[in-house]
Amino acid sequence: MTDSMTEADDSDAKGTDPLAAVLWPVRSGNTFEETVQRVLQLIRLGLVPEGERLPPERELADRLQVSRVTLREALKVLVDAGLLEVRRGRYGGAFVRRAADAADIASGDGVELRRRAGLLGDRLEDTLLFREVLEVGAAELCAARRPVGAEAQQLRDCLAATGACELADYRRQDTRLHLAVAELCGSPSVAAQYAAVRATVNELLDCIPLLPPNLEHSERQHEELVAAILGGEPDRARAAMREHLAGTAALLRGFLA
Amino acid sequence: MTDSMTEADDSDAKGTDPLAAVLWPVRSGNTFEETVQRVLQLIRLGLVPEGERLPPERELADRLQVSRVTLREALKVLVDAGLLEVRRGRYGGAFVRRAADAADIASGDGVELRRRAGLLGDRLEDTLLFREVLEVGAAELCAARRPVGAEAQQLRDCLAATGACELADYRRQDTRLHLAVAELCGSPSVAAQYAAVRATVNELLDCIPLLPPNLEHSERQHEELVAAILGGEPDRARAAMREHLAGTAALLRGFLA
DNA sequence: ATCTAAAGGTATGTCCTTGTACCATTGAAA
DNA sequence: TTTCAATGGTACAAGGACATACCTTTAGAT
Repeated sequence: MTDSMTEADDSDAKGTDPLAAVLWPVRSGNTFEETVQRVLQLIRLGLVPEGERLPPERELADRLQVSRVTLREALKVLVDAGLLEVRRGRYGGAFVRRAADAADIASGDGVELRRRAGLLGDRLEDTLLFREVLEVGAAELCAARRPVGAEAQQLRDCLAATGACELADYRRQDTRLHLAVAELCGSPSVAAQYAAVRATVNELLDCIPLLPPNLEHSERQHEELVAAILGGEPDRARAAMREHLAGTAALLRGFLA
Repeated sequence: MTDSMTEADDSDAKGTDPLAAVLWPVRSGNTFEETVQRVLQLIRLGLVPEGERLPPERELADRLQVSRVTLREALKVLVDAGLLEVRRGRYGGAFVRRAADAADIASGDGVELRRRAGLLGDRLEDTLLFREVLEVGAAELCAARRPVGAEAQQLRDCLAATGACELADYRRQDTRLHLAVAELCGSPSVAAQYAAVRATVNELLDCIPLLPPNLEHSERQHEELVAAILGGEPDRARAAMREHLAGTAALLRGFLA
């Protein structure tokens, strides 16, 4: 009867909680865990290639705004997991180990994939959709900005690299191309969110064998995408990106079905 | 000469740092500050209307995964800022104060807007672009899912509310409609990110007077958007949303130019 | 051979955050 | 009028994260 019974939850009692979009955990874990995830991103995205070294601890800690102690705890986990190798002294640092050395990748028949996807739970569909929104939007914005000069060259270089690289390095080059598009769209937030979601996707893709037919198809789509962006054709860029992503999404959903 | 000079930063020294998309602060502040921002979102998004009360401290702390002590420190800031009013005892709680009471809104000639936009700095363009990517993508996905039943009704209800409400309540109803679209697109991540970015946008919009002509135009676009979504027409939904957002973006950029 | 700069390794005290338990206040129901 | 349950208010001890300072190792430069 009172006015205060005209509740905040106008449309509740039936569907979803209207506050759910805001009331989720402020911290997705302790600082240490989140730091592990960030460094993992550097590796999974191939931003630091196998055999190369991460930035020095002090720089990493500074850029991640984390104490060096915490960062070191995170690195230790990755060392124990066999993903990093630390050398002391000048010209030392944390080096990314070659995946072959830490051969924990399963037979490629989808077993490992299913295990990891299981860890994602309901977030898998969320991940694929979020990725689509970010990438399709980024491609469109990027084309609308019509990069020129150094920016255009960066795209051309990435495209050339995906075409010329060995099969083993394809995922990394592909990631770099997509990330470049996200970065050139003009919104750092889009780039950052994409980096995070792509790291997750890569973790799943690493469980699937890379087939040359898929690869060639993918390459043609990359060419179409870059052409559309450099030509300043937002609609074409969006269409190209969406089609490209549909392939990957179908692949993942297929292996899980 | 050595292999380790073939650096990780392939394309550096000229353009942007390729690691920038990953190496940004793990924590955007301490837990306390982030908690303040979250509760502010509840208010700025109008998810808890003026005069109504927030969920109890224990529930808020639980859902935000924050200790009650920290949550209370956050609430205290908002009380001191005149945005909340706390009453003790059963049926007590933290109530959102009417904005009129805390009359800190400037003359509406853009002075306050410029001050707040200044605080955003270069992130303003980022904010507008990120918002566009999220909302346009959400509209498209939402239409592709073609909501029916309760979900469709939710959209219709929100649309009706924006059409029927008083001018003073328009922003809140508008926000709820947009948020509903983001939530119905199927990706909780999209909804969560949109909530955050929209809270920022609302903070800026609150400095601009609301003109009835704009409002009617906006309403027609809302109708078009909802029709496209319920009709299951992704392309039309995307176009409607983009056009709708262009208006707001132009308004904000205009006041700042 | 020595020195030096850049990198990882360690230790300590402080402040933030949390969990837990308990107290105080209030308005409705009995 | 009494009771009670929901809510805000307070206290304390333990663990986490941080800043800072300093030590150790190493490869190149001198």
